Amino acid sequence: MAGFKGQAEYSVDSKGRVAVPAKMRSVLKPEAKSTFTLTRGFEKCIFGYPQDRWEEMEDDMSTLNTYVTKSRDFIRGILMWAEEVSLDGQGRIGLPKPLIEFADIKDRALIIGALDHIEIWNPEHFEAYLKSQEVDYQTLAESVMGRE
Amino acid sequence: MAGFKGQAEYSVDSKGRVAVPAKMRSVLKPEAKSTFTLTRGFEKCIFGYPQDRWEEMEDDMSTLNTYVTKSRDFIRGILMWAEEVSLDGQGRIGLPKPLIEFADIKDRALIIGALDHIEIWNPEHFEAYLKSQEVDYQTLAESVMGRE
DNA sequence: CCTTCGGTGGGGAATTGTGGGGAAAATTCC
DNA sequence: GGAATTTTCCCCACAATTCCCCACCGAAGG
Repeated sequence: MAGFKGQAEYSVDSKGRVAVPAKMRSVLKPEAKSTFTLTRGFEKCIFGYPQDRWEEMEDDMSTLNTYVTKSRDFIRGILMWAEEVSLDGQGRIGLPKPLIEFADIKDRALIIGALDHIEIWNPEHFEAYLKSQEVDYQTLAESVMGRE
Repeated sequence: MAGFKGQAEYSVDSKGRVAVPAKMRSVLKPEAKSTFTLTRGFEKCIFGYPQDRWEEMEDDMSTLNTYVTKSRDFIRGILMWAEEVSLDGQGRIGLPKPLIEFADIKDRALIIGALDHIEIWNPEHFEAYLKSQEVDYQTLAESVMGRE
């Protein structure tokens, strides 16, 4: 299963639209119906899941026990930000206002592919995120994948 | 399984294209479909995995739990640089701009075979890398392979 | 000496990103 | 309840980039 990958910096027009890179569009399965569900990221950015993948996530969430407060909080935290958006004829999506504010997106957006989802960042905030990393990439790779 | 080996220094043209050495092309399996996925190396260079090998790596990544911050950081770190490129009719690949900047590739590139992937270096940076090695080659070999 | 293979360079066509205009729908105000 | 205004959506047009194809040149091999 090919996943999303790559990076691209595009402009956000006055109507809040951004192009989805052609390389990422081509990864979309027919089942996704050219639709993403956007929601807040775990970092200060927007996550976009293709429709088919999002439905799996909803299924996962529905297995949580909603009598547990933490589970309820989690579900609320994701879903209150979630919104379905479809590609227009030019391969763009419109970013919902609440998410624009959350991720503090201005006139430029950095889009990066992350396997099962895409991420939309304010380029400056992404820069800051990289600098805030405690460990460098080599060390990180070794600690995540380096077990034998 | 025959792996990539050898080295070659080629020119990078104004469009960012480099030839893949014929010896390395001949190692490509049909499953790789004449396609490499390039991404950042652990050092200041570009790694290129043949498509079949890359898919295995994606499978490995997809087993990581993306609710764990470190895993997310790692996936982002690899995939934001990753891009699929195919050989053109002349056996060349085009290097994506972000990777050219990352590896600081100018008009010449050194291509090294490294078993399951190829590496593309700025020849000068490779020289510097060799000098920066703390331990000499004999000692290194002993510490990696010398345990009985 | 001729042929084949491997690396280098450039030109044209199709794709992709960007901006804006107008119709339909929703919202607000009177 | 109806009209005016705003918002949303869809479509068209331009410009830049990328991709694909063709041509050349030198080296190696028969």
